Amino acid sequence: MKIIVADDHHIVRQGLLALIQAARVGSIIADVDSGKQAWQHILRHEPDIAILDITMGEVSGLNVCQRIKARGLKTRVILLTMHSDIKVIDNALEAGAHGYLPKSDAFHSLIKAIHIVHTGGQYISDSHQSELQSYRNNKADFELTIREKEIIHHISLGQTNKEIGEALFISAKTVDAHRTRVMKKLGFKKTAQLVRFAIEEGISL
Amino acid sequence: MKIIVADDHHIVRQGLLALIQAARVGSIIADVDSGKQAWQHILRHEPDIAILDITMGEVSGLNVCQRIKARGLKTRVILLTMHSDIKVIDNALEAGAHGYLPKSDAFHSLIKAIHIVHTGGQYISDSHQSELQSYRNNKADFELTIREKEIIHHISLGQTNKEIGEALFISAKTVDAHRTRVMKKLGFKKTAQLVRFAIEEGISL
DNA sequence: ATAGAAATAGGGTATTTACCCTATACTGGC
DNA sequence: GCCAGTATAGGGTAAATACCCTATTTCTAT
Repeated sequence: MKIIVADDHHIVRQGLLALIQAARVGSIIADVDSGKQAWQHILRHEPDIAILDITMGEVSGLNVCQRIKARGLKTRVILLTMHSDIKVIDNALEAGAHGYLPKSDAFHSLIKAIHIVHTGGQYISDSHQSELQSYRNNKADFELTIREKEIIHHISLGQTNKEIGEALFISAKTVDAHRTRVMKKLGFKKTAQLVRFAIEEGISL
Repeated sequence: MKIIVADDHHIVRQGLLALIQAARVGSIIADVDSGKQAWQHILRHEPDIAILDITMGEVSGLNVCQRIKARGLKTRVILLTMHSDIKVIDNALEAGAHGYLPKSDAFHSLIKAIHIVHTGGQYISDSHQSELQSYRNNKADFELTIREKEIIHHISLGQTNKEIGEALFISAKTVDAHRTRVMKKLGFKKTAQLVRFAIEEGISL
């Protein structure tokens, strides 16, 4: 089994290599620190497994994964991430990943994941699997309307319902209605969470 | 030299441990996966060096660092992070860290950093040092105390004054006092502005 | 045409915030 | 010793929020 490992942190790569070598599960044909290099190696050598970090400089593991899918290469992808955000997992699997592993689980589950993915299966931890299920069922609820995004943009700028109403020529009570609906959709209870969401999702700049 | 390592990713810990053992630079008395455990070990054994990840669940490496400083323990801290934002570095050093290392540099520079920090020095990479210099020169005098930063971190997570008080073992009224003082210092009038500030300044991760 | 969603906006209430005041205790600097 | 700054925490009030409810209009898709 030919394996390639890509992660921009040398220390993480070292850990992964040691783990794979100790388990004698295959041979590592390359370990690289960027998505760009990973893609070049994969194109040239078409390894069986590519273990890719999602967040790597310019070209992400997700992006490499999409390219592999688009080219129809036989290389199967296990994506690694730091924070296991269900939205990211959803994106990863839709990008064509065969396995998804938070780095915190890598030590315990990587070898298992490699075996499953190599034999044609899909690897996600059970807890993430069920979380993903409910996320996908409710996914539509996380979609905000243009008006709702507009409202939370104003909120994240620090405006009150009254001020937002005046700015948009609607009643403060309507602003409150939008606000409450967004809170319910996203499962938030405080303005602070909304502001964080708006900034992180790029709704408010 | 007694060393403790804290990182919530087993694979990273494994890499760090292998590195430190290969360099025969000291003995690792503990490797843990949370800030809470790190703090317990440090309190009990007062190691020479603590290598702490900044982002770890509830109790961050930054927080542990503050506690070490507050208690006047001899343990010297090297903080590790994923992304090297200059604002985060500034916070880290103000929180009492003796060394700061992005994980991408860990493999090459950790041993050097341990030596420097252990002999009383401060370790930051040269490029970060100069960047930090110009950042501090241009930094507006929005000076917040450690406690104030801690409070607004909790606020930006969406906690109420009451919840923050319970978490930090102080009265909700005291939390309100800190909050009001910060608002006055920064000229803010709404929680939303505070959250944005905390996220953009790297106070809340 | 009709169901469904989105946007509008009112009533009502409990909780939370923002900000005013005072006051004590501890710390470091001069 | 004394002052400035920080952390603590109480009393108080007005504003804002979070969330419950109903109801109208408008637009879109089947």
